[in-house]
Amino acid sequence: MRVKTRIAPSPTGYLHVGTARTALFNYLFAKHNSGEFILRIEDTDIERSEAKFEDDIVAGLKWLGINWDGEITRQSERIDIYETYLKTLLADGMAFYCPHSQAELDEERKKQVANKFSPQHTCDARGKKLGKGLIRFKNDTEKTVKFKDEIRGEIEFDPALLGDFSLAKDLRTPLYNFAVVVDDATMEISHVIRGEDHISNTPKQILLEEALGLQQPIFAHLPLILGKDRSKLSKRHGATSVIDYKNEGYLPDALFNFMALLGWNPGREQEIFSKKELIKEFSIDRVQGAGAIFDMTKLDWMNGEYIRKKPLKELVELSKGFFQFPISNSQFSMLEKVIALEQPRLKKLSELPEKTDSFFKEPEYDAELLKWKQMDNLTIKNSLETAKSILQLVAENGMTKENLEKLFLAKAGKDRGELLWPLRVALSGKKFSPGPFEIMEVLGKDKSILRINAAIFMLK
RNA sequence: GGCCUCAUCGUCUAGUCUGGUCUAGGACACACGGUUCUCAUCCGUGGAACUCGGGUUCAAAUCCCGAUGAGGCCA
Repeated sequence: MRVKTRIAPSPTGYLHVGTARTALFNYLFAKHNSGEFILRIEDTDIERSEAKFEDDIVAGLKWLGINWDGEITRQSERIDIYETYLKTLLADGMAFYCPHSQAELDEERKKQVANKFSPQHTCDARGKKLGKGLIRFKNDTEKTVKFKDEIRGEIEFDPALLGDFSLAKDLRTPLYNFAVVVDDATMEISHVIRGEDHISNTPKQILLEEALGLQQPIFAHLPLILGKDRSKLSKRHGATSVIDYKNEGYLPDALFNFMALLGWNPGREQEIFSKKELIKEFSIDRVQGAGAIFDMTKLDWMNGEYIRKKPLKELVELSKGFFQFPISNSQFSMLEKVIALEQPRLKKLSELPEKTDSFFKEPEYDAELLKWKQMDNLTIKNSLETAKSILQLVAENGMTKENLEKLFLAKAGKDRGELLWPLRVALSGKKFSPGPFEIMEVLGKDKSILRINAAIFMLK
């Protein structure tokens, strides 16, 4: 069978992590089977759909490297197709116009719930040829609707509980369940892989496929991505847009890798996978049934792993956008060295400015910070003076980490911290930072001496 | 409320289909220790889970039933 999958987001919000994960699984499955993966924008809800959201979805998928085949399909461009199918259904008496008002329907629903019935509307106006009102499916199916879910096995529904479900607001305004069925069939989607929240839509869609004589796709319902409180991931759990992760300085490959492992695993102990490896290994029967919490901490770890693996030049390019404070041209040349120092310390690129600001401007810190263990001011000052005198003798081309380390350690006492801690703080102004030799190599001789002097001055 | 889905360390999960090799494995996080000052990296050590109750069986995390819990959809 020719494998063809799709992701069908509505442009009513930014690209959601849940949507991205579904897209990812569809992509992985299609590519694993040398099939196609397409993007269909479900923009029939004119009120809520916006072009900027479509742009965001497109940008987000591209950023993640979830590439679709062919052109983007938009439901708004397929209205004629829906109309044709709707007319057929109407003509064959399988659909009808429902004259009931929203108020009447609400009333009916209320009664049903009160009497512990499943809320549904089975219309008493099925036979009438009205020509306006909501178009509904005439549902008089009696036999159980069954389908085999690739992840969950056989699932059954009682069709009587569905009622005469709605298909369209009018001939040119199709509703979700109807449009999806027409699209998936006419676009020859072989596998519908989507979130678990769509399981309950499936029987309606199957009934429609049967009524229209359309090919039924293979269904696979993915477990949901959950927030900390185990409910479906949503805005109140914090960042849910892929764009937010980009802005925080997560690398697309890291997010890609992390999302792939949410609800799926290869059955081996490896955790870091390239896109290629994931395509090669992905299989639908290793997908979980249970929902998975989006664990930010683990994402951070994985992102750190990817940052460390990244070639320095590329990392520098990616990092440039994260500095809010102005960096002069002369400072730009040391950016590469600075980032090299921070590379093993980073979890995400947004940490960069705060971690590296002291390379670009004079540090501000409390004199207390210069003190290591029980040192008094005099010993701190002595240490700094020693450091300065060593530095003054170093030739400009001797300002390398290796050379400085050799010179300083030769002069350091038994407790190296007495020399190294005050020196490091004088240079960085920070409690946590790279080592003093690395910093001096980047800063250069003059600037290093300047900062040591500033520290000595603070002690007076 | 009705229907549907799910259930192993705090979290992601392996193991479940094809019962024994599981005194339940890995990773993240956490704690402790090591790696020429701090942090990070790297390395090591540790604590930490089969939701509960029945049943089947010589044997159940694994099969069956029930309960409970969690989630989803429907308005």
